Amino acid sequence: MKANSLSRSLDSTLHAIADPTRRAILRRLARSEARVTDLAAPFRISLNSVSKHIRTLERAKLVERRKVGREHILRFRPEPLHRVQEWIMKQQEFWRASLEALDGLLNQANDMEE
Amino acid sequence: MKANSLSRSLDSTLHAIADPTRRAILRRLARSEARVTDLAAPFRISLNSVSKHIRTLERAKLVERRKVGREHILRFRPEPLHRVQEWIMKQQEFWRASLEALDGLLNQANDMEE
DNA sequence: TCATTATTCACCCTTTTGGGTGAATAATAA
DNA sequence: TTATTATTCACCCAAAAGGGTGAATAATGA
Repeated sequence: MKANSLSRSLDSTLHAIADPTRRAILRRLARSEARVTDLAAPFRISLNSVSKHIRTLERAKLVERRKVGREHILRFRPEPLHRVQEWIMKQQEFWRASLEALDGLLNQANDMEE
Repeated sequence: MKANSLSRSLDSTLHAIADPTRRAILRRLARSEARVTDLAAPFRISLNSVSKHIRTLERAKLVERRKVGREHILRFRPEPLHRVQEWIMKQQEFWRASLEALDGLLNQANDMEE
């Protein structure tokens, strides 16, 4: 389907946040930067697994990494979420528009009955 | 991870809209109701496949079905998208809060230097 | 009744996901 | 130099996703 880059980046953003572990990681990072180990701490899953989730978030550009010595510091990047907001608002706009159109039709029908 | 029902419903909503075919279906439905066949028409993939995507959207409560004779009429339900909006806004709130806290710390540091 | 139309169901297949393990790499500390 | 610590890499595995095909079901039209 529609393989333009805008659509593909929405795909990766949405896929990234469609997982509760990754959402928890983002929630944590929204407060402050943290190392991979810090992020992994609250989870029962392996550090390796968390590391992979972080990669997914990085690919979606929701997280940015910078190395300080042997530590990898992760930081939340909210920009891609704006695209999601925009997409949702656009759907709602269409939806409202169609409701209003329906409303218009019904009123018209009413007028004719009178 | 966090397997409460709120989280699980966010999961299914986000997973549902993380696919471009399903987003296209929703975009179409945001304008007006349509039958399965109508929705399938613009896609190269099989009707069967589209039918499965519709099921995914139904499970996520983004689409509602009603049968009229042998036709299944689908309708867009925007409610679950509100949960997504809320989640995003909450992250942004934390993020803004942490930026302001950082700003506060920097100002404090500045004051001490003077 | 019979053919057609609208949809799903039951399978099949390949790719992706999410998890795990153990070895490799890289920086720090002793 | 040698341990220790922080992280990833290279695999392995099971389950889910996304696509397909052909048969079943159900309503409609002739």
